[in-house]
Amino acid sequence: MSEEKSLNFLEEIIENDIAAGKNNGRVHTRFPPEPNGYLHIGHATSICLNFGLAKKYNGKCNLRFDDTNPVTEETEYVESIKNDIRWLGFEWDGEYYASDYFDKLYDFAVVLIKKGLAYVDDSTAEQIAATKGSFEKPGQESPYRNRSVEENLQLFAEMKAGKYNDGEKTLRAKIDMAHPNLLLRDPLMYRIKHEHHHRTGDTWCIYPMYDYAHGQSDSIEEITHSICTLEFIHHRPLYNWFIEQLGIFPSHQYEFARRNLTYTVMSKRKLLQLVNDKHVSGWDDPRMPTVSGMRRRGYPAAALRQFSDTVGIAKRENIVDVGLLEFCVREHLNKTSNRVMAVLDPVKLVITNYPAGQEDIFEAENNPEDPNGGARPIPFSSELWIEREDFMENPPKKFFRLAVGNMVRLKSAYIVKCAGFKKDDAGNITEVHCSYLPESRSGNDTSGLVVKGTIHWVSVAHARTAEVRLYDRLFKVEDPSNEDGDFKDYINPDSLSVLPSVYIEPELAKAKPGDQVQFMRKGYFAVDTDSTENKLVFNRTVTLKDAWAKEVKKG
RNA sequence: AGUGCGAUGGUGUAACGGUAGCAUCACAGACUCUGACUCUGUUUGUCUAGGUUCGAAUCCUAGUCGCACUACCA
Repeated sequence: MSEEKSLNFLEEIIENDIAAGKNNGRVHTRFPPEPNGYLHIGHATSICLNFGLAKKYNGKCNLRFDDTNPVTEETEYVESIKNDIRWLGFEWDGEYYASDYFDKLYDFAVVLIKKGLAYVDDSTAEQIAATKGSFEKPGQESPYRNRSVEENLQLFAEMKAGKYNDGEKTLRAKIDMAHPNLLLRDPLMYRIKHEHHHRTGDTWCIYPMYDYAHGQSDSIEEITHSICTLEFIHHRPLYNWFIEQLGIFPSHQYEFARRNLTYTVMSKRKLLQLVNDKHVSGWDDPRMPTVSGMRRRGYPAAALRQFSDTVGIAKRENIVDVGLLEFCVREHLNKTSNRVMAVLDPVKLVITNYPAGQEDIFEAENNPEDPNGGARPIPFSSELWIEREDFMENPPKKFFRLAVGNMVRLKSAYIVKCAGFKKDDAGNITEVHCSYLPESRSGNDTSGLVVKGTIHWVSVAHARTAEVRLYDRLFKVEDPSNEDGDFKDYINPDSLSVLPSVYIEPELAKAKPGDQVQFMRKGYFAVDTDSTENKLVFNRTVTLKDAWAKEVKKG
């Protein structure tokens, strides 16, 4: 209340409607997916918008499957869509299907025929296209346009009864073949498809077109605010025309600009290509911008909701930096993920003054952001794995990690001082040698020393292993759809790298699919569903911000 | 070409005739047993040209640029 948050243009419209007493102040939205594919982040935004608006204004939001094309639609998609919406944290009020309304829609069509506003056309698809006209030229009226009401009624009934083959006849609205808006040049209302429908089976062989079905479905459900993306703006006059001619509940359509994200593609067609051409492992590949992919990658639903909120909505073209999404993901994971230690690219560190074979157990805080996060035991011994990049033979200035003569803190354990290292014949460093300072024990440090660097480690004798999958952006360019040539030419060949055997602290071996942790200093990781009893698989959700990497880049 | 929609820092979004703000990014610093987190500070913007007005991102006019629309898809 104290802080005034500005409204987006839809909230403004809704608040004005409420203030004006429109629909008695009732707000009812709907999310209308077509069950022919998986939901992606663009849908997630629409879900947050529609369900969010309903929640904010004490209204309702229906889930309605727009299943008017039996050729492409399947029940399998219905289930995945419902699952994704629930995972995102929303529950719909009514669950409906456009196919629920096939009878009503048919009756509405009869009404329009009787009013002389619809007719059965024998033209072929090619003829209809050819007589449609163009942006500058008016179309031509169909020779079947002026059939009598009785004839239209009979032919339409015969279409429904299955007397005709696919494409032989259509039902068209009789509007205006010279209208500047091509959608109003006698648009198709029904086409014949002798196809099995996922819900109505073989009951129907005529199916309504989107423009005829969508608005009437909204109206039947008494949707007050029907929100869709900008490309439907030209459809609005038609949406209104049907509702007005039928005299049914006046739902209204509002359009907003769809969200685009950098370094990915969003169209179902393109995503399907990535799957079919095996550029990714499936719709739920963690590199995909699908809801299922992001879930598997470890993006929290709350982060997706926050992203949607932060980005906001408007009516202008946009492409949102994926960095903003990653920021939201980190913000949530930072609060909820336990810190653990894992060494991705190991080199051995030998503590020369620590007795070989001796072991010690340290208590490590699970999450400094969570006072109730508890602690876990971490075994320590004279030989540890550390990251190869945490030692340098010839360190640059401001390198706070290990180098001969340098001291660092081993996280949750001792301060060590580097005395030397070993190399193999090829010049690769094979061992780093250090001595530890017993008085610097974590939690009981009397050394008085302050060291600038802290590094993570895993005891060699106690280490377990896991597979780690590192993901990077799927494309090399910000907007692959907007580049010359095929978008697939811009796929990043290094978007996935697999580390088959990473050393992890023993406690981590208990992790279960879906668990999320921070590998200290390396990033946030989620246990993948490919994990088995014997082999854990971690997906890197997102890296940590890395100030040192930037420093190095600057040179 | 016609119609429609749009144009505010690198990105996204506010300001509804009266101080161009917020988030992210970038940069600088503080803090730090994660070069993380957190905190502080800084740089960067109203498409152009006219007009109305005491005052314009906002209103008017003309241009420029971008996007959408000519599927028996949604």
